[in-house]
Order: sequence, then structure tokens, then C-alpha cells
Amino acid sequence: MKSKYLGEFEMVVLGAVLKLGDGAYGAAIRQEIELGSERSVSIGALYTTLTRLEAKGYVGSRLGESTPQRGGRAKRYFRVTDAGEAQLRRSFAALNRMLEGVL
Amino acid sequence: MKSKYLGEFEMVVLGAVLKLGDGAYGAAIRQEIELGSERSVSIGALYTTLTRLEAKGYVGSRLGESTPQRGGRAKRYFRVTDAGEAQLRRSFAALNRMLEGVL
DNA sequence: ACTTTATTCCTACAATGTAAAAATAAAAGC
DNA sequence: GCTTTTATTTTTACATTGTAGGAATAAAGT
Repeated sequence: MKSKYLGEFEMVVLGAVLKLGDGAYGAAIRQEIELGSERSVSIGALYTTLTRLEAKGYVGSRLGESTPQRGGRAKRYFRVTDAGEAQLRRSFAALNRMLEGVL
Repeated sequence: MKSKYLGEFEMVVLGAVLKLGDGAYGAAIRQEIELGSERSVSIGALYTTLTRLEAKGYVGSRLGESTPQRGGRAKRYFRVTDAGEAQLRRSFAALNRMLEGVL
């Protein structure tokens, strides 16, 4: 078993997906991150991380029903798995312990 | 100027060095991290990160006066620079914003 | 001198971060 | 129905950060 800590961007992405609940697909997640953390993120960078998180079992995804308004490919919606949420908690808690008192 | 966000381990290391104040040298920093975040860290991994943080100007270092008790090489003491502390604050704050409410 | 001890430094590779451009797929217009 | 536009995902490639093992230093004791 590996069970390392999550990277910084992985935590950010998981947080955004959690916050969005339903409606967490590429562009929405990206916007959530850019607003919340004042950083610009390319869509490719985001998908790469999402794919890796899925491979680890920290997020799952489903393709949206194809009822778009104007054209465009079907959205892929992401959700954080229980394992993902647990891992996020663990990682963030460890970081907090290291920084509390000095931050 | 780059000014990206710090990685997860970089934040942990900076936190440990801050917490230790004077007396922040290799072995002590390592122990601080292992206690605080319940992870095991090799000393090599730690020095690599410390060296990189120094290259970015986030920590500084000085060699300790050679007055060891029993033998062994002189310690190198690290301190977090103002830029390092500011960057740590920035990075951690962004992460907090992304996770508050959902964590 | 040589052995022991404490510590830093080097080297190498794995994992994560990041972006640019290509590929898909659906709807609209002609 | 075929082409164009639009929204979105996928692929590919490389940079940065994470991580460990072992070599190199240097001081003290014998």
C-alpha cells in the first residue's frame, strides 16, 4: 500500500470538485479554482490531474446526458469518492498541524 | 518573475523550520516533520528540498560554530526568509480558501 | 594514524504540475 | 447532408517537485 500525501494542486482540485457537487465538469472546475485561488490554470493541466486522481480512485466520473443548448461535446462530471475525501482530510490536516502556530 | 505556489512538501519544510527557530538543522527539521505529520522522510529528500528553497530565496543558511560534543560535521542552520514566509502565507491561504466549507 | 560519529552533499529516478495543440462530438446554417 | 461553429475532452510533452540511497566531509576519541 502506498498512501502518500496529496500534492498541492491535487488538493485544490479535489476541493473545487467537492464545492461544486453536481455540476463539476472541466470548465466549471477550472473557474472555481481560478476564482478561489487566484491562479490561472490551463484546461489541459486540469484534466491531467483529474485523470490521475481517477486512476488512484480519488474521483469518479460519468458522462452527462447529451442535452446541450448549443452544440459541443458531452460534459464529463466528476465527483470525489469517499477515499478521495478521506485522503484530502488527512493531507490537509497534516499540513495544518505543521503550520499551526507559525502561519 | 515566476511566483508560483509552493508544493506540499515545501510548505511542510518551511513550517518546520519556522517552528524550530534557531536550532533548525537537518536532523531536527526531519524529526519535527516526522512528529508533526506522521510521515517518514529521508534526510536526503529533506536536504534536496532545503537546497531548492534556498535557491529560490525562501530560506537562508549559516554553518554552526564548530563546538560539537562528540564528533561529527558542523551543523548547517536554516532560517526562513521574509520572502519565504510571505510565500508560505500566500500558498497556504489559497489552499484554505479552496477547502474552507468542504473540508 | 585510524576508527567512530554526526552531519551534509550528490546522484538518480518517480510523481506531480503545467500548457499547447489535437481530437471529438453535437447543433446550426446553408 | 455536408460544412462550419462551438463546447468540451484527450493526447503529448516537458518542467518542477518529491523522495531515497549512498558517498563525501569533518570533527573527536583512541
